[in-house]
Amino acid sequence: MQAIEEVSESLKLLSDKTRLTIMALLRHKEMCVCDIVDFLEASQPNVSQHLKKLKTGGLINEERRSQWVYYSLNVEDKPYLKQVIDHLPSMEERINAMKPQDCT
Amino acid sequence: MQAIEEVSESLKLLSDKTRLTIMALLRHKEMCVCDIVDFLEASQPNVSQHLKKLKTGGLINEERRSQWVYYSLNVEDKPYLKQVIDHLPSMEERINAMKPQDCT
DNA sequence: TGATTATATAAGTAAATCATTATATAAATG
DNA sequence: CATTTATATAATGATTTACTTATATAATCA
Repeated sequence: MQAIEEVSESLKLLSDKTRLTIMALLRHKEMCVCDIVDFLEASQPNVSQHLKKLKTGGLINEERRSQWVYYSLNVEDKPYLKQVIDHLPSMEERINAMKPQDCT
Repeated sequence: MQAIEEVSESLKLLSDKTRLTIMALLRHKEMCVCDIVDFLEASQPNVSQHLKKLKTGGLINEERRSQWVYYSLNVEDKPYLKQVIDHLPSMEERINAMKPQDCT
């Protein structure tokens, strides 16, 4: 059982199309910022700002590995959100269609 | 499997605290506008406008019975939303604490 | 150390959103 | 049919949000 405020904050984070797409992406694998930028064809600052919001809201994890910062989902402990995310369309084909190491 | 756009639209509707509370309310029983106004201690136009958005987004049903308009949930066919709604805190006690027929 | 690549942050702006006030419609009732 | 009650709509203003451009930080490598 979650507080209304807590749920509405989480849903607000998920309700943006760009952020929701990021979540759908990360469902398949962790990704660095440049991978996500390539995939979304969005600007780097735009993606960074969305990632920060998701991170601050506790929906994703962040981990730097040398010059790259990798992001991954953090929803295992949030069943009510996990359901939503699990119903998002698979991004697998589009991920595979990307050139590997596009941003290295 | 839902389109990203469709999910983000639904989540945007749910991400407002007032609308999410309305959904939490309607989980227990259908209610007319004046009941909801009483419960939320919000203005009548404010509630009407939120109800309209939820109705337009397909999340609730509307039914007029003489001078009252009753609203009820319409999420049985949307499992990814139902999970979220089912995790909302129960409003039962607060509903029972309301004077019955407050607005008749 | 200087250049390059990856990412973050700041500032500015345009668009979207929510609440309020005022008014309209709709049904019931004396 | 005029009044009252329930609800909807319209117009307005304030706040929030998302994106852009410009710049800062951080790591790597020549």
